[in-house]
Amino acid sequence: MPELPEVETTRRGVAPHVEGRTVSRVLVRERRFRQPVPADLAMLLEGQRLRRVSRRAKYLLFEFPHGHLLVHLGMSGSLRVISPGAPLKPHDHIDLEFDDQICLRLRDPRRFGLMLWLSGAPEVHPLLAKLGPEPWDEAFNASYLAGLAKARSGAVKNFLMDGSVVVGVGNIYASESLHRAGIHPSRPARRVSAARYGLLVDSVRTVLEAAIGFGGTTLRDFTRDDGKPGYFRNELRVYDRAGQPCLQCGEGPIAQRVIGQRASYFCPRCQR
DNA sequence: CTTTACGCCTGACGGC
DNA sequence: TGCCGTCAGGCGTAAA
Repeated sequence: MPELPEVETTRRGVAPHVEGRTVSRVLVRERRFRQPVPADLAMLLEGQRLRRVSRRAKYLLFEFPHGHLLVHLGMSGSLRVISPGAPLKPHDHIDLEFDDQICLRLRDPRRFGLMLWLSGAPEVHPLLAKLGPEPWDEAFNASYLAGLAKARSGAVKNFLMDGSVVVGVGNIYASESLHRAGIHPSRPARRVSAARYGLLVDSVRTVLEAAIGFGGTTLRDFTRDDGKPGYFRNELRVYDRAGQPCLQCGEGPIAQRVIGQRASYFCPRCQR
């Protein structure tokens, strides 16, 4: 399940292979995604030189001279660099071939993902316009969070996962960040002090950086561009560890409960 | 304005 | 063993 570290891992894996290359062929075998893949995608891309691959939140942006290809991996999407004509596996929906030498293949069993063409500035597109700061943006800081949280009575975990507050913190890393910051996930956002939001900012960055360093977290179907799993799963301190001892205090045990319709994990002893 | 519920979709998993 | 129901989960949208 790609969260920010998985998307960034994908970007880093893919970019060196395709940046500066020209799209020679586009093959769309399945258009039914969260939104339909544009019917004229091949016409738009073929013959165009890819300038660079960047990321905003969990979106990948392929920059061309005349616009951007916006890609979202949804829940189960993956991009792999392969040779053109490599055997198809189930749910291999779209191929972008570059210079007749390299194929970028999008696989997405659940089709929660997205591939759209943006002719204008990406930041004004409706899907991107309302996004909060990146976790490493200096605008993401303690006073920013404390200020926003004043109007938020809901659980801090939901607040943290709200893409208009900060982008890229999904379910796994929200639990991990709150554990490291010692904040109980159910605590109302407005009841978290500015000082503790400072700790949370640091924790979010630390966790995401570590996860990127390990190539992301493989829980079910995420694999990197080279097909290998991400190894941050071994570094998870609370996620999917219900009933096991807390790695911080040695006791715990780690509790699991549903917050905002999502499984949440925490140490009842370390997190208040 | 915030908060909550829901639906999209398929593979994995558990129970029988 | 095999069938089948349930669940996960990003995120946009609608409803409360």
